[in-house]
Amino acid sequence: MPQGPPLLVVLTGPTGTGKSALALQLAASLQDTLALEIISVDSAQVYRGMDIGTAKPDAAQRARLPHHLIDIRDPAESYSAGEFVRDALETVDEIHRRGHQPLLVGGTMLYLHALYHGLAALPMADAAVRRQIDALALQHGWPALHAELARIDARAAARIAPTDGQRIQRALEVWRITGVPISEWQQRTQGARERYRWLRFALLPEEGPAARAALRARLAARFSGMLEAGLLREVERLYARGDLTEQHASVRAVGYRQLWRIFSAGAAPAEAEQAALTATAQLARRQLTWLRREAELIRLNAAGVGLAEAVGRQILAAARA
RNA sequence: GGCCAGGUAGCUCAGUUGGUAGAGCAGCGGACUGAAAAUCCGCGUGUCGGUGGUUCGAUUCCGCCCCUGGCCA
Repeated sequence: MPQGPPLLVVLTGPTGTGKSALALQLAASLQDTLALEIISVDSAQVYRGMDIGTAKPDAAQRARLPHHLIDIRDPAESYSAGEFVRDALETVDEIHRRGHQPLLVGGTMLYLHALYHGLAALPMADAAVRRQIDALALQHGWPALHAELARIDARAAARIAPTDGQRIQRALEVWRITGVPISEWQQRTQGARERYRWLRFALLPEEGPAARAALRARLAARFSGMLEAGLLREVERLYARGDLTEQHASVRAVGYRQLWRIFSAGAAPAEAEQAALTATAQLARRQLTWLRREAELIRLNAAGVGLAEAVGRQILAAARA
């Protein structure tokens, strides 16, 4: 029997590098020895009805292999890094109790970061407080609120740009709710790092202009497939609900936000589609920025062959250690 | 063929009353603690279409040529 803390395996990487496909292969090749269950680390796949554009695993795949934290929110609802950490920890422990092996799969880097490195015990977002702060920002501008933040929390203000409304708002929100500066909260951050034995894999494209062009071409092909699969209809269905706006996190998701404008602003479909593809490539770039600085990752070449076998062996070895 | 409007960064364009130029987007890099597929920051040499002329100096003024669009033949 394995000793010490339980094993937790992570498979991440930028969008479009084949994380989900590799996870399915792993599950198949390990099925006789290890029962994998997937925990999605994806801020867009949490939304019901957003299937095609989030490259959500389909019903057949989900029947073959348990997937968690998918379809857990309506697109009108919000979800957050804090909720993810809570839900993921709970799910991981359940899977372990079943004697199965949890596998975290996804590319929402803040979620993974928060889980591994930790998140302060901050209060949840408060819609009413945010409305008040938004109103002030509209009246005085974010730089003025940044100056106010500097008065109560110089350390936080130093790290946040005067134009970064989202972070200024959050810092002020935490101050208003708790009376404690956000930077003070953040000092007391604790992660789940010691709680498990981590095996973290990152599927990475090669670096360089040629490899970047190849990644872009792959993303373009994948996006074309999404359009053929009815992505436009999926977005139109969300739009037709009438209660969603570009303020909702769901509608801000890559692809959805750009195609939304076809219906909300009469944007030309060809241009909206191009913008969606561009946004996808930009997302991949930001994900790579996270991964470059993360140490202790097992880096895999996304174009490599025999990945499932190699990774499967490492997981097995770790599970038996 | 004539007239008019253009030709400036990968794209769309601004500008220089003559002193060799700058925005947005794209691209590249970075930050990232409850919206994160979010939010924000940094990075700008390009024969200013070509060629001749005027000038101390021309992307800017003038001539000719080439290209694009429109109108007229």
